[in-house]
Amino acid sequence: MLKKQLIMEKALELFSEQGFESTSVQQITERCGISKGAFYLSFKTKDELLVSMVEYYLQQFVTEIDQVVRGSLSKDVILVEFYKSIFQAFKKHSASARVFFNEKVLLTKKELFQKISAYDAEMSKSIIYMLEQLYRDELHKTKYDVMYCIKGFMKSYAELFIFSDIPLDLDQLAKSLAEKTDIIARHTTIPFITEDLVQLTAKPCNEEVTKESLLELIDQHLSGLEESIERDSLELLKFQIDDLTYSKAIVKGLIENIRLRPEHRWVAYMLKKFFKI
Amino acid sequence: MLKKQLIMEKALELFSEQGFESTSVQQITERCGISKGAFYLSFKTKDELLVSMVEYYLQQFVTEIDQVVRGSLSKDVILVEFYKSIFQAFKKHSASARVFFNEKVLLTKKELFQKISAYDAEMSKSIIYMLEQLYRDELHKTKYDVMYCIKGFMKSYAELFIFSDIPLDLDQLAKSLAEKTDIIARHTTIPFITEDLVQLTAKPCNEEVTKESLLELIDQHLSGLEESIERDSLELLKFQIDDLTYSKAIVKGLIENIRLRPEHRWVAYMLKKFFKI
DNA sequence: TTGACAAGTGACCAATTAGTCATTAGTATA
DNA sequence: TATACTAATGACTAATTGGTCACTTGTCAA
Repeated sequence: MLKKQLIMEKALELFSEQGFESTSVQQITERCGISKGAFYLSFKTKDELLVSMVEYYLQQFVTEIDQVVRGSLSKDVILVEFYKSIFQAFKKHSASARVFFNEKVLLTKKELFQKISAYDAEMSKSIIYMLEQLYRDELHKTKYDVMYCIKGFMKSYAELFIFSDIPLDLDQLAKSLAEKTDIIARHTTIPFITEDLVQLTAKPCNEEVTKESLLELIDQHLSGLEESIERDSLELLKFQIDDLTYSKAIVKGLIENIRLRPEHRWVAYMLKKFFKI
Repeated sequence: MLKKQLIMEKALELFSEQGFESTSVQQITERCGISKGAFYLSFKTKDELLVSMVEYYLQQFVTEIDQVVRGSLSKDVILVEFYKSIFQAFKKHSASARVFFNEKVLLTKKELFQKISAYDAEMSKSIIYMLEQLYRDELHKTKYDVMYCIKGFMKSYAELFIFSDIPLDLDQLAKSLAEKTDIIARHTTIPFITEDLVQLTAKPCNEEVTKESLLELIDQHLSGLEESIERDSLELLKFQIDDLTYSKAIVKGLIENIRLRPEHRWVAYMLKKFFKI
């Protein structure tokens, strides 16, 4: 488990410097100080490494946003906090942002295209949730357009973080974009993005959270977890999936236990979806 | 000259399907129906092909936008026409868009990073020109932010064209984005992007149009041009660069002659810059 | 000290790569 | 027809690639 993380970190450095295809397994193992054989003990192929990385880093990003959006912030700061956390993430993880937001070669591999689209759809859902909380039914016709605008702001301003390291005033940026978002939300009248269109583009990731995939995910996390409250909680939840015995309140509490560790936020997020909490 | 074009076209197809690094010279020559040796008669290396392609396709795009922006359209349609032409281009050249707007591995090669940044800066200038025409000094504090928003809208909505071929109503889209742009321009009060910041990010492409580079560009175009009015015009302009004898009016007319052919728009654009017309 | 088993090694392999160059095909002039 | 030229070929090379596997090392309990 730790070896895997080491490889992913060093690989991320190299990918962000040279790109995925131009980086050889040899280079990765050299930077890790391990042998080629050791690499193939952790990952079956080079592609599998990439898939794991996409999962690992995009999960972090998507979950972080969702947490801000669903956190109990007051309405007048939520937009500012939303943007602040996004650009904080871009700043902190500029290497992974470079790889996963820009190296779209990734998208030529079908499996990854679906994975990345799915994470993108998750992010869209979070944004829509935020807009619904903020504006209720004021913008029922234009909410998807506003969502596209927000994603556009993110992409455009993210370049400042990804391709240079100029010191920037995050607070000012967040305020500026929050204002723009509010203005757009309040004044837009001509919609373009319809619900159907969103569903069309998000098709490949419509899959529900299946029992199987969830169980697999849990086992994966259990394997790297020593005896602890978190482990117990996760095991209890695992049985809960097949056979619902405890009340919603208990389940929610167990999930909360898990979410405390940042590396388990994603499982928590998926569990919440499954149990509809 | 024609062979080069054939190679660039087929290479574009392959790059958009598989990415640059995953496409071999062999594959390119096979799709062209030529031998490997023939490829290396047109391009010294695989990298040189990529550079030529960036120049060829981004030039087209940037010049097209500039033409719309500087065309004599009335103020109330210019924004709509701007967006319409942009997304028309995305639709028509979705393959090159996929490669050059998304495969940012390109950016790990320094030479290309500078080239692409330079074209991006050209586009930014066109957008700023448009905003200045539309709003005069109404938005002197926020024009760079509005420019960033416009680029964000482009990036966000472009995905609809690049990653799917859903039939879309271009007019509706253009209207919708024009409205959003106008709203942002009129209401934004908190600026973030300052002139200095723009200059910082655009540093590598600040170079003026030098005599040498312009002469080289002209020779390049002359080499593939039979006897014609265009050829005569271009030759006259070539001498004009070293020794200004004709009036501005004549020079402008000569440039206009050249611009009639779409493949020469870029030379025309650079000449205009050089002669400050 | 022994033995058993997992963790780790790196020489090795077949396949593929970008790029070269001696050779040939095609064409225009004399 | 002979000559001189360029355009085009594809077998070749040297290097690199992702991936394997017979082997060594380290770490336990007995």
